[in-house]
Amino acid sequence: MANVYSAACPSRQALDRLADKWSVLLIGALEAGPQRFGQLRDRIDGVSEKMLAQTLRSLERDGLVNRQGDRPDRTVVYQLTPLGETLRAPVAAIREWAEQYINDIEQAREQADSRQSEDPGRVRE
Amino acid sequence: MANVYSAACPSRQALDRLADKWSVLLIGALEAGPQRFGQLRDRIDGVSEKMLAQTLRSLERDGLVNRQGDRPDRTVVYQLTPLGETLRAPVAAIREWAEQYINDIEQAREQADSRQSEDPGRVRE
DNA sequence: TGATGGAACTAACCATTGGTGAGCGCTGAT
DNA sequence: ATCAGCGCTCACCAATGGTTAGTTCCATCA
Repeated sequence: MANVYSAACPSRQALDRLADKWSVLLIGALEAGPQRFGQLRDRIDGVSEKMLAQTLRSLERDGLVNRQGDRPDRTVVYQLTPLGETLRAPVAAIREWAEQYINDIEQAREQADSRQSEDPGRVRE
Repeated sequence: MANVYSAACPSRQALDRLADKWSVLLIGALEAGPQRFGQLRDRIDGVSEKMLAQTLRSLERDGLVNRQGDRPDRTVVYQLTPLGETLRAPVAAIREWAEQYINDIEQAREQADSRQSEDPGRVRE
């Protein structure tokens, strides 16, 4: 049975590639429907064209995204495949978690950082 | 409002760091309860001690994991904080997706790879 | 009373990945 | 004929990740 905790299991490789920010953002962006390269680039703030192309290729290879570039004017449209659609819920859950709990994280981070300056607590160092 | 699609938004940084394989695997592993460094290392096949320590530090900093190292024999116990617990569901969803759909992915991948060898279809090259 | 070994790291090093900026082939509009 | 826009690709460099080898502290055992 598939088990991501064994390095050799194929599901682990799947996780490895899925668990990166550009894949998560891209799949989320494609939930809004088929889109062109430039639209995706504009929607996903901060993505380089290189990473966008690269991530699209790998998602395409894994059957999560479909690429259609038949049009004579060279425009290309990407969309989620049925398999890709099954990722909507889990990916949205991650995204929503990040948006919902960001405040708690920032707070914890500030505490941790200030504690580090002059706290006699932690032994290590 | 928080929006992961804008690069400047703090929630985006949260996503960046959450969306990596070791974080996902670590949080999943910690769902089984408090554990020691060595236990985690053994449970997560393929993780190096460096990455384990590094990921634990960053999760600790973000308030998702708690570290207790008071014991005199130097053993240390890690566990999810209440904030970390809120990640159980979304992280489990990703993990289960990978395990559930890995067959479809592998199949798509093989098709894509074989197509690449001698298919007159795709123009680019 | 060393000697051994385990636990939890840290350091140094190198390979791979990611980001940046420029450029390229094609097309349709001016 | 030129030019802008689209969808990339290339070359380069910095940052990240992986590998191996330590190191420190403690506990146990001969």
